[in-house]
Amino acid sequence: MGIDTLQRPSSASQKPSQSNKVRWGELEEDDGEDLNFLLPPPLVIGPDENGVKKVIEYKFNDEGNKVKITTTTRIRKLAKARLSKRALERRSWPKFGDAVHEDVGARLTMVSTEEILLERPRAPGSKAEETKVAGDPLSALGKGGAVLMVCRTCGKKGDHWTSKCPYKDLAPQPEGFIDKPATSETTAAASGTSKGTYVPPGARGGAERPGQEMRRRNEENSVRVTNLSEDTREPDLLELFRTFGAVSRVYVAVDQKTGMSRGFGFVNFVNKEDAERAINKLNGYGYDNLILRVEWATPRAN
DNA sequence: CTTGAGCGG
Repeated sequence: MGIDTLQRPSSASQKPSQSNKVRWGELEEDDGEDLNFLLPPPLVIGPDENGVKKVIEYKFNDEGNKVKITTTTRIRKLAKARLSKRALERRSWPKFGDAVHEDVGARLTMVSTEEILLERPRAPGSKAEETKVAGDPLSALGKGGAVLMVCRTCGKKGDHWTSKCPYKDLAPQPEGFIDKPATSETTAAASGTSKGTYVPPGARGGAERPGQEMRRRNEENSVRVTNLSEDTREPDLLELFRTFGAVSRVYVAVDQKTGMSRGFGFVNFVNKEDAERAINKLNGYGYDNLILRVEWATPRAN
């Protein structure tokens, strides 16, 4: 047989109707030259009435010589012969459980039809939200006001939470820790003068002490960034602004329903000077495909 | 067009 009579035994030639899309599983490893096209196509004989099938194929061995490989298989009988003795033995075991009512081999796996609803616990209008509104005993009590609301910052009771405290923006003076824990009694006496009494941080000097300078927290150095592209996220903003100095917070407004960016955000700097430099450099700066607007933010309304 | 969500002893 001359070499010029050989056909290429590729799968592509056997399936001309298939498109020329490459399937990664069929990709050849491309180390070395692919000489397989020099070999005769594999020849399949049978299976005959006894289930005997022969495959004759040619390959190059490691030395680069052409070798002929003949594989003879007996289809059904071989399949059975492959089963181990233990596997054959297991076939005679009595069925149990639900399988008792099944045909032999009919079904090994049951398909569950149980419906499982997934919901975001905090989504507006979710069941979790509804039950909270309807059944929360605390919200009913809250109508009377003054229930258990003791501000940690100023120690006042019944008025506001810590986050709403009028003093919350005032930095407490660094002071020694007083090791007696707060009780309802001592908390009520928070503004008192007795020794060893717990005094809430906001009340330890500063807030009520005359002559003491009260430092504002860095909420002041809040920079508003608008005209952000849709896919700008907080890490991106941080990357952009951190070159000007320590950033204490980044925030990108996101539509709660769609998860899309609303195109603006805030960056807070530890130092006012850094914020100022960022504004000067970045306002009008081209970012992604848009021109940023960077300005001082006006304080958020509650 | 365009200034923030959410938590709780």
